[in-house]
Amino acid sequence: MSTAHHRKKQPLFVRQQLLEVAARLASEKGMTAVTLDAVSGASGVSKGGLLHHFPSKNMLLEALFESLLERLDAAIEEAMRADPLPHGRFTRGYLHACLALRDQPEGTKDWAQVTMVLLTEPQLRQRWHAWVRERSEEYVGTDSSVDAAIVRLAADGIWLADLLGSHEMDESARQKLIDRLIELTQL
Amino acid sequence: MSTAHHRKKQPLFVRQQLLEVAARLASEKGMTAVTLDAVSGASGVSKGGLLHHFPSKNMLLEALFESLLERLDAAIEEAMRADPLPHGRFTRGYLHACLALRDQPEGTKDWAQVTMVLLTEPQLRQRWHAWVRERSEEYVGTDSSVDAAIVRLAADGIWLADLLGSHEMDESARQKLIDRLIELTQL
DNA sequence: TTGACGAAACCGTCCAATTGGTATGTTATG
DNA sequence: CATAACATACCAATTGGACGGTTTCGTCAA
Repeated sequence: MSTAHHRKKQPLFVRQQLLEVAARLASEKGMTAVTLDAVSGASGVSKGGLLHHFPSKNMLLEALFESLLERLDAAIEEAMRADPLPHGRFTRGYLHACLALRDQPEGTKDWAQVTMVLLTEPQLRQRWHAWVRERSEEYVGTDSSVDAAIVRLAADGIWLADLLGSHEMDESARQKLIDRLIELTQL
Repeated sequence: MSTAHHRKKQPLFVRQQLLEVAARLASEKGMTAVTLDAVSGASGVSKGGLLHHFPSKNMLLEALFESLLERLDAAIEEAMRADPLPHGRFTRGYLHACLALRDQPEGTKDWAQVTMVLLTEPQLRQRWHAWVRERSEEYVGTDSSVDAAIVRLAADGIWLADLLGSHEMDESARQKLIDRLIELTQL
């Protein structure tokens, strides 16, 4: 009857927890496994509690995707701050963010998997499209060269490969590729 | 009581129809919309009929993915037959198959979308992994250079970009990129 | 040629479990 | 004490799938 919700209230933590569980479910068991029951259950939160934070399942997914975009933006901006050369800076930041996936601690890999899972939902795909267009317009002055576009394409390819575990290559080859890509952004 | 199943029996056609409908649903409405009811309904086939061809939902998805891999293999092989140079031939075929997405008639684009949707299902992702490994071993003699790996990565990036509509670029830039990629496979 | 016959290709119904969501609590916190 | 942060109970709809029936089809003996 009344054993559970005597615990301390930590709305921000719970909200974050819910998003993380949803991410893990999506990456481990696929999109069809992301149900309200599953998410709330694995979070130790009641479904009512879940629906208090996210009024509907769509809202949950949108919030999750938005949180992923924020992470991406943060990773890019961090890399850009450490980059003195304006020309191609965004592209290098983007590349860096895509490469970072491989080196992140194990749990973080989930977030990238989720990104892909979420990209298959048509509504969220539109949101992604908007994100790309915004950045593309923002950095038109420094990152609109053909080579920069190529690098960003390759970064996507690497991201995909790391994600799926395909196209395995050894570290030295990977490093050569990265060096070459960075070089391309500076031309 | 008995109006429907008096029609002519065309097992292969119905089977194909079911796969196509499942593909369309997945690409248009996302993975969560691919339900047995939805597929059978939109196919004009009863759920019993659907479950006759594919004993379970997983079987349906696996069959769909297998059919996609067959298409990919066919596209690659076709491109390889028209390619006289052995060295890097598979990589060029793979590149060609990825590029083909853009030029295909509108309906065919769905198949690529489905591929991505299906790749988010962990079980099918494993199947994809196996496919890559098989090819990687088969063509180890002609397509194991670093540059070839790079080209295949970039091909994936282009595939992703065409799919999501991101990274828009004009035709001349695209052509330059392609030329460069093909050049890389020949080194 | 026929026609019996088993198998394959369907259909329609039913079901337990799960789904997303509502409504109404109860508790903590400012 | 007002409001936010939860929980519990419930609901109609949908889910994957089991089941038993009906129709067509290939085949092979008569």
